[in-house]
Amino acid sequence: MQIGQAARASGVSTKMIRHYEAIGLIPAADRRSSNYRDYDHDDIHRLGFIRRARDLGFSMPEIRDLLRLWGEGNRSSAEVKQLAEKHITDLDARIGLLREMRDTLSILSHACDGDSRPHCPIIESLAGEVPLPRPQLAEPATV
Amino acid sequence: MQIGQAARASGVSTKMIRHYEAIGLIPAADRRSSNYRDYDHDDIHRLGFIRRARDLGFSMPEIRDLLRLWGEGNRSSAEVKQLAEKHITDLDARIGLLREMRDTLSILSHACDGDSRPHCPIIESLAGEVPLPRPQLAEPATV
DNA sequence: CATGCACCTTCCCATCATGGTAAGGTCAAT
DNA sequence: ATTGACCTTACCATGATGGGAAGGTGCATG
Repeated sequence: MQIGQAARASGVSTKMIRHYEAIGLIPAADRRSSNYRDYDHDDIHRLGFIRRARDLGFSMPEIRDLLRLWGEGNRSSAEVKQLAEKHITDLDARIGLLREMRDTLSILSHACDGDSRPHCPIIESLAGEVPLPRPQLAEPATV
Repeated sequence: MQIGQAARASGVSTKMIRHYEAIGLIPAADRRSSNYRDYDHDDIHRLGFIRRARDLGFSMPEIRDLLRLWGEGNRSSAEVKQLAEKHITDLDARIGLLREMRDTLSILSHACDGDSRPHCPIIESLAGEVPLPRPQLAEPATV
């Protein structure tokens, strides 16, 4: 299977497939006599795995670990779970940061008249003339 | 004031100050006879503005707009507010994505025994053997 | 005065995931 | 034989940031 078909089948662009090969995330693809890369179902399967991991926000080093664990018949699910929980912690941290930005901005926006006059608490806060509001800490969502 | 002092005073690294100058976000700094950049209080003020805008997650183009509006005596607060609300929408979208990742992963992690055996729903989902769980849509936080 | 240290300058490279483009090779169908 | 779709490698770009090299400036201390 050519790289274009592999891309369509796996949902990973040809660009990224070559990139993953270049950085050693996937083994170098077989080549046909034309020098075209040749993919089989296992390759597609692996690319799909990578895409799903990316969709969950895993970083390249984490995906490397996940791929290794996937291939290890004697893995412990504890190691996978630990990796996942670490990533959840990371996601929570990022969500917390974004939410703080959002809430601060929301407070400022509500305090802004939004009319034709120049007076604006948003600009004034950015200018340091008045301190940025500190939103209440939202409690993290639990599932 | 030298760039190092300006960096400490504004909370923007020397690297970034030069970068902002290079991309035209701030005017080219005055130079002393030594060719060292020279900053005054207005410059520090502007750098502080940029840092606070960055802390709220605004992108470079948005900060460019904010700086322009800051300097416009005849701005309308409506324009500022519109920019802020657009950014809030962006933040909400990013938060939503991250939360979906987080919740999916949380479901998977809870379903994983985390013991010494290899069986693991996290790996199986990534491998496409079972579908990824679809978490309930969390309602957006309101302030 | 000389040396050293802290600071500055420009320039290049790296990240991370991704895309664009250019110049050229392959292959199947017309 | 030509065309068009596909492939190859190689380089450049993003956005915000940092690292480092090679070399200049300026001040304090011996």
